[in-house]
Amino acid sequence: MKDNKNNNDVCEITVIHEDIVDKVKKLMPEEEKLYDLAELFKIFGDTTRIKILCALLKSEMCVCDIAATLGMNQSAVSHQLRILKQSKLVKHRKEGKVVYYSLADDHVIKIFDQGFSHIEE
Amino acid sequence: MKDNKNNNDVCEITVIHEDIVDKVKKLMPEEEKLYDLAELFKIFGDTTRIKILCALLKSEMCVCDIAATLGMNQSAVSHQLRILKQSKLVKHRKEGKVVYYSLADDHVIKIFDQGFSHIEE
DNA sequence: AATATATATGAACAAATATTCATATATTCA
DNA sequence: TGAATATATGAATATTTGTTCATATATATT
Repeated sequence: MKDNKNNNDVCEITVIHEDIVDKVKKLMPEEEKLYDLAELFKIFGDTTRIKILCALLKSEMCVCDIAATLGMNQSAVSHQLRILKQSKLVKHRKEGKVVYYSLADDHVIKIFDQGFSHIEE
Repeated sequence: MKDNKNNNDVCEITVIHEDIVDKVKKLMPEEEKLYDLAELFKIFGDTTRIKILCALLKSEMCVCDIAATLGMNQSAVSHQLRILKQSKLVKHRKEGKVVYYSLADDHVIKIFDQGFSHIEE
């Protein structure tokens, strides 16, 4: 049972409907695009980041106010803000030593809405 | 510097704009809802699952055809399909020993579209 | 210039999670 | 009934990732 190398033509995956596999393979977006898509949704896949985005949906806020709102320490929030910044979901402006964060555009709202719409049914 | 416990009234988080913090706290959706939202997006935050969903977007498929399409082994695909099933993103029907999976509804398409729309700019 | 404060960040640690391997289950067919 | 096949699943492993802690940086204030 351990040496199943005898039926190893190219790979050992069984295919039942070769036509469908071929068709779908052709229709699939390029690897990189799907990777980027997963990376984007990964950002939304964390409660802390969701909360931060949700807060910014209501108001522009500085780091320590976000931390206070979520009841988390400043460092954790700052780390997550960096991730949100990198994915261009939030933008920031500096006023003295205070940094204000806000949503970069309305994509966040739209993605949120689709998400909620799936949950609530 | 190490013992900053002197200013420890209730918690040690600094608040600059108390009015904003109070306002946003009131406007935030309930904890559980945000948790569910993050859980949903977590599902989309994995390349394998994104690929599976993307394939199913094109056609209903059985497990081994999905595995062949993605170039992954059957077990890995099956594990991910279980997760997708649990979150009600896919449904399945059984025909003999073959199990066919398809998208549960059109939420996947809509969420994908919003995601792509953010990536492509 | 020295101190206080807001934010950022590197490293360590802990927790979550995806894949693989082995195997179980269910169904078909001889 | 027994063999073959499609799928499911538990356990182990490896990787990823979030938080914490300590500390660095930048700005304001005295």
